[in-house]
Amino acid sequence: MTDTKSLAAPLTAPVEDYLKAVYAIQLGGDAATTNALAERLELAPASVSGMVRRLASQGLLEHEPYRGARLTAAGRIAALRTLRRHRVLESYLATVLGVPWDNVHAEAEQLEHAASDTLIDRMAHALGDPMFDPHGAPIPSRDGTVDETRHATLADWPVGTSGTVMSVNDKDAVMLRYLGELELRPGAMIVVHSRAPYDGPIEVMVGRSLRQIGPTAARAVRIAAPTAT
Amino acid sequence: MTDTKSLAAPLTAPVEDYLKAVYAIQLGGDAATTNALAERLELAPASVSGMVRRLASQGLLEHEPYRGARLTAAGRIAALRTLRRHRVLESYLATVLGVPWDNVHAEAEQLEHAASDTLIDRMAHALGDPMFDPHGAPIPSRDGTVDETRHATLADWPVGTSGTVMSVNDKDAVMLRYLGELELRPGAMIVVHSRAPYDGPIEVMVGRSLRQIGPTAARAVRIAAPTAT
DNA sequence: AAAAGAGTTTAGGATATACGAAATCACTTC
DNA sequence: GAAGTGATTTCGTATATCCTAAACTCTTTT
Repeated sequence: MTDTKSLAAPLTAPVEDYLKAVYAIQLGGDAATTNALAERLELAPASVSGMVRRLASQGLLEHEPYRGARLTAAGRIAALRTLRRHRVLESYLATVLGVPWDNVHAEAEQLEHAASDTLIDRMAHALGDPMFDPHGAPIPSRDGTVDETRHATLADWPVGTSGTVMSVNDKDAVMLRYLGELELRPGAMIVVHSRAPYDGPIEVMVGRSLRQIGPTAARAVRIAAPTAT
Repeated sequence: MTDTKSLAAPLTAPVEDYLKAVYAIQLGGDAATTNALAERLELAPASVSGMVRRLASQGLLEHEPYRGARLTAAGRIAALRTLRRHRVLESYLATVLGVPWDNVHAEAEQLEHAASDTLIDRMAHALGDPMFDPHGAPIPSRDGTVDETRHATLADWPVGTSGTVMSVNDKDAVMLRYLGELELRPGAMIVVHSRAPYDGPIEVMVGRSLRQIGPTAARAVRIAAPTAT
């Protein structure tokens, strides 16, 4: 009954969204709580409770009531498949079709539930099988391999240290547009000049411009030490 | 409340499918009967009855009980929007991404409900705003203009008269593959040599090969007089 | 420990979509 | 014009997803 049969039971769009959300939350280390899922999916917590129970009974999640949910192996595979679709689509839309940086997320969010895996592979191939999407997020490979490194955010990056922008959060189009204007895109070199206390503004050198950005925007930008290349 | 407000009430995928089906059936001249819709959509007639009533109450269909349904102006616009998406997607997938001729329909059938209009326009533009999809079906323009000419089928084409293949039915992948092997693609020149009585096989010259095809396949191929060009 | 508060689950409903079975209608045939 | 036949609709259900309100649980605070 709660069989791990991979017998092509195509997941619905909401189910794929739940699994992606659990995956994203779990990247932070902890199980995905009902509230965290509700907030991320913009649903009432009660709705999440019901769905999580169902997904657990289907073997996609493990759920400890009042403790949160984690992906099972099957759930993880499904989540990564959806994530791959999403990120390949984002890359394709941005690169080939010229969809603006801040729109690709919303468009991919819809298409990811409709595109077949072989179409996704065609798109990926046309792009030369990229490793990262336009926002710097790693693209899972067909067999479910991903780089899950958690980079520090610009909000935490030490003053005086230089770094490379690895990725920016793709969820918020307005934020993306803002970051784009600041040239805070993946690959950009930065140095944090100063950080005001109490969550104050951060002064950061992006390329050769000195910028002031708030902590919320800074938290949307992930940084790593400059590439050894 | 059955307001004709065009206030962005996004149609669901099933609704779009119903409207497309009504449109296609109406092209034959008559109203779309419940049974015809049920067969085309592969649903039980009872299910169609319910949905048709709802769509009528929403102003997308006119329904005379026991008589069939017709698109209202609003319904026609919605149907043509979906049809445009479908056919632009088919064209794009086949031309740019190399999706096989016999697969593009199924893939487009899913994507048409998810792609935004502006994405569709980008794809169309990338293709040079084609007038026809890979199966020869006319692509509605952004403003809802289509060529609705009903061409004769190969099954009815007079013996001895030459003609051009205008379109082939895209619904059945197996059929498409078969027609493709016979080189019965849009643009091909044909001459019907003979037609056996009682729905018998048709002997037809396609290019420089003489082929025998059955009436069912012949009915999937639409013919017009050779282009004056 | 008891109470408080946050977080979670259960209960009861709503909507959209689909089904089968039974009732009804429309058209043809006698 | 009554009966038969096939098409259509109605009725009672089922599933998936979501909601609000109420009840419950876990942890912390007093």
